[in-house]
Parts: sequence; C-alpha cells; structure tokens
Amino acid sequence: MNRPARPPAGLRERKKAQTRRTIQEQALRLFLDQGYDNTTVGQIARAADVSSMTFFRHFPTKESVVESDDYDPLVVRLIEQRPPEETPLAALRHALQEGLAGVYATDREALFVRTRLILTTPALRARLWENQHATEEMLTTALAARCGQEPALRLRVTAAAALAALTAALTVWVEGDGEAHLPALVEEAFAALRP
Amino acid sequence: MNRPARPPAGLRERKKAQTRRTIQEQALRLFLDQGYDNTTVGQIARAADVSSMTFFRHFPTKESVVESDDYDPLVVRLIEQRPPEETPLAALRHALQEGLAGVYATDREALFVRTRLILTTPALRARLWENQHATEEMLTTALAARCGQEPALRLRVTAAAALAALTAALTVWVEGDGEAHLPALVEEAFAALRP
DNA sequence: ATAACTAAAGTTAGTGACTAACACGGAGTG
DNA sequence: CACTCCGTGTTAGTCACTAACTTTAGTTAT
Repeated sequence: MNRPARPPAGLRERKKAQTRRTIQEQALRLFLDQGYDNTTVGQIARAADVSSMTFFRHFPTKESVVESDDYDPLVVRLIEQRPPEETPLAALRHALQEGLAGVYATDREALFVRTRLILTTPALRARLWENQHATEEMLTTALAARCGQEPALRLRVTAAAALAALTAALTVWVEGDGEAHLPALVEEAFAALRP
Repeated sequence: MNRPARPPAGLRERKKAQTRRTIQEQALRLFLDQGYDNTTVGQIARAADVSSMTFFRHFPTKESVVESDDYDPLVVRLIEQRPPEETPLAALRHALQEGLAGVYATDREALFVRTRLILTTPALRARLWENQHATEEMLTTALAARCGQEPALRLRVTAAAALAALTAALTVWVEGDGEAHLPALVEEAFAALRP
C-alpha cells in the first residue's frame, strides 16, 4: 500500500522523476499554446532542456505524454468495495461517479483542459479509445471477480457501455465549455442505459 | 440512385479504379502474410507496381487501406425504415442486425479475416475507434431524425452503447476463431443492455 | 489525325516520429 | 578511492507522409 509522497529515495531517481515531470509540463504547455500537431518532439525536448532521445526514454510516444491512467486501479478498487447485491451496471455507475467526484472536486480546471485537448485532437482521441479498451478489460475482470461469474460477453458489453456513457458525458461537458455539472451529466448518461 | 455496376465510364477512370483495387489487394495480402507493422508502404507500392506517392494519392494513410465504411449509409437507411414506435435501442439493434445479415451471408470469410486483422493490430484498432466515433454521430443523428427529438445526450449514449455491443460481439467472434454464429452473439450482446 | 488540354502517375527532396548502437559522466556501492 | 551502473547525449538510420515539379497518357477539339 505505497501511498504517494514516497521518501526522496536517492538523488538519481529524484532527478529522473524531475526530468519526466518537466517534459510533461512543457509538452502540455506547448500543446495548449500552439496545438498538438504544430508541436514537435524536438521543441518539447528543447523546452525541457533535454535531448530528443531523452523524451522517448520517458514516454514511448508523443501521444503518451498526455495520458494519466492513474484512474484505472482506483476504479477497480472502488468496484470491489461495492455491495455485492448491486447489479454490475449500478456498481460501475457508482464506482465511476465516486472516482470522478474526487478529481472533479479538486482538479476540475485541469481535467477540463486536458479532456478538451484530447477530444479535439484526432491522434489523442484515437489513443483514448485504445486506453478505453484496456480499461474495459480491467473493469470486466473486476466485475467478474465481484459476483463470481466468469468474464462473459454480457459483462464486457456492460463495461463497454458504461465507458461509452462516461465518454459521452465528458464530450457534452467539453462541448458546453465545462459549464454544466459533470456528475449530473454522467448520471443522465447512465440513465439512458436503463430504458 | 446509382447502383454499383456503373457503365465503364471512360478508360482513365477505369484504370484509376483498377490501380486503387490492386493497391488494396496487395496491401491486404502483405498484411496477412507478414503482419501490418512489418509491411512498409514501399513494399505495397512495389507489389502493386506503382510508386509510393501513388499509394498516398489513393489512400490518405497506411491504415485507411483496410477500412471499408460502406456500412454507415446502409445502416442509416435501415434505421429510417424501422417502425417509429420502436425504442431507439431496438431500432438500432434491428438495423445493425439486418445490415450485418447481408455481409454475414455472403462474405463471412472476408469479414472474419479483415476483422481479426483490425482487432489484433493496435494501429488499426485505434483507427477503428475513431471510425466508430464518426459512426456514432451518424447514428445519433439518424435516431434523432426518426422520432423528432434533437440529438441529446441520451441518444448519443444509446448509439455508443449499441456500437460497443456490436464490437464486443465481433471481438468474441474473432476470439472464438469465427466458429460461433455471429448474429446470435450480437443478439446476446444487446441483451446485456436491457437488464 | 494531330494538336491542345488535363488528370494520373513519377521524381525528388524534404519533415517528423521513432529506433539502435555506442560513448560519456556522474550517482551509487564496497 | 576505485568500480559499476544508469540516465543521458550523439549519430545515423527507417518509415510514414507532404510539397513542388515533371512526365506520361487519356480525352477533346480542330
């Protein structure tokens, strides 16, 4: 159970982490300033004061700088904690809402900017779907473990539909310039799944 | 209402269409032979006896050779023909099933090979999601037009969920080496959306 | 039929994402 | 203090894709 705020743990590692953070910050700044496609890896590297190679040592692709993907394990944990009598879909809905609530309360602005960047950049959007597929598999497994079933087609569909609902809500949220209440949008999106 | 089988319509156009077809055939052959990532555009061009530039004159990206996307307009037409008293989800289910039935009856083997190639190649899978997003918008619009509503969040979620169900069914179909009855899988996938 | 028009295809020379191979230098360890 | 390792820089590539220009060949008009 290693919570964040790990002790300094060695100068070398700290420097590495620092480099990584700097690259990511500069990348996001440049992407927002001049657009994703108009920004080259070389520019990012120069802004972070490293060589282009170092960029790829920390991030396998240009797209991967934008991702976070710290949510998946959190949501899986939340699913495990849902009462077992809940339907899979309800468990997913509550777990996703809980997970979102935290981010929404503390980092709403950052979430908005990042989401808009992703949804308006084709290359990043494509990457997003790929990640969703991985997330879908994790959710399916978590759901299957919860009620003893094996990960069948139906659970897969449920997980995929839940993620589709979440994405649709995020899309509408961004299209409305972030003025709507995101949790309410998510709730409405999930409502469309129980006709 | 130009049905296929258009008259020859000029030597130049025919030659162009022929070149395009050759490129696509050779590309698919090479992809299946040696894998997508191990095949370069230059190889495809050489196999089709054209220059690399010509490849990009016919297909904007290497990924786009694999797509067909002739389904979207067909499905939209099928949606418009569904009886108006059907729920949006039911209309989608029937339209997608009808559209699939045609391909499944005549081109099952080709559908299987192409689907497996896409689902097992990360770059193509990413592209698939992108296309699904476009499809989702068309379906949402079609659904909205059907029952006079405006394209709200709920319809978007419905369309996205339906596509997720279809994709899940296709995935399971491919994982089972194409031995299952695809329409039945689709039916089961949609069943998961009515709990 | 031949000349004039035009669109498809080739050629060349790039950019940018990403990789492999090797060298350097400072952080970790005895 | 020496020795090892690991993060980084350098160089030289490959491959997808683009732009500018030329060549070739189908089409059209004289």
